[in-house]
Amino acid sequence: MSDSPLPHTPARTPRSASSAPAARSASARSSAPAAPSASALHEPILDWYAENARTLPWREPDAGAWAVMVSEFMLQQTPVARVLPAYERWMQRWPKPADLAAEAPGEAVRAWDRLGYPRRALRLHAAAKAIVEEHGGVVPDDHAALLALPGVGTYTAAAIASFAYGQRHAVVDTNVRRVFARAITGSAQPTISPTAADLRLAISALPADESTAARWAIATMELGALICTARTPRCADCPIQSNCAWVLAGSPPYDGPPRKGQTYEGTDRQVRGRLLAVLRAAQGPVPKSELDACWPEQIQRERALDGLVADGLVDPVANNSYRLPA
DNA sequence: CAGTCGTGGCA
DNA sequence: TTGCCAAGACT
Repeated sequence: MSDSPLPHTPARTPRSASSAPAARSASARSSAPAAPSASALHEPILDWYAENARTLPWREPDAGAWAVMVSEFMLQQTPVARVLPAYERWMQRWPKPADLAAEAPGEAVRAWDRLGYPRRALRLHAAAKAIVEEHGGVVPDDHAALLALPGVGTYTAAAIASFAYGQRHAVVDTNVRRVFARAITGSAQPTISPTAADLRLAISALPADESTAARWAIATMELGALICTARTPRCADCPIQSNCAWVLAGSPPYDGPPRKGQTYEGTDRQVRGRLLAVLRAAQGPVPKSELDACWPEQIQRERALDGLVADGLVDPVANNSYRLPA
């Protein structure tokens, strides 16, 4: 029932047989192996999803919006396999936003375990508090309201609105960008970072019907996750193999600018990870001397610790000690 | 806008 | 072994 601007595509017109993406076929015969019209992809991908979707806890019919939201936070840059156990423990302990909101933020950081990017735990905790204080403890169904929550960007807002509430949004993550890059654009990989063109393409490809659009969103993501993978796509098992612009072009290799390789050894991120691991394992405050044992170089160690404090992931306390935020 | 922010598995 | 990658957000 909510209308929101961006990823929410323009309002559906009353529904006469006008620009609905179903009633066109003759026009697609003119040029030879051009990019497939998106509507030609709807049926095969939706059918494929119906048969091949993974069973995941946050997809259960009774999972609820909080489950979707927690999973989306955890899945930001972290693979499903590593999320699953942490997700189960999290939902067991904090089945509702209010349960998490009542906890100390440090407990969220601790329960985050080794999912990585622990600021997400802090933001999820802050989002839970905002949901309690501003939305009566219910995950909002409005895209703009979701977007206003800490840690919720364009993708996550659209994902929650679509997956949890069945709304019609362009849900554009790295999987979807890759599927469209190959199937529609014909390139081996999507652009390095999301572009406005990605969003426009995803919006134009969205089925007109709301519930169909919601299934389409999760289906295209799943296709990217299981079949149209980054490294070795399983094109032989792909439902749109015969429609894919990239395959039809002979699956040319990636020719764009080099992707940035993210080194980790020796970075502040590694040091932060070590420091936080010690604090997660401890129940109470940890003397700084114990943290000092984490990393040999003092300058970098101090910088990392200061950064954690600045981020709110660590609290300095008495006796030259540190702890997870209370 | 480019940089920053964890962690671990796999080709 | 090592580089690449995994449902991004924020500054």
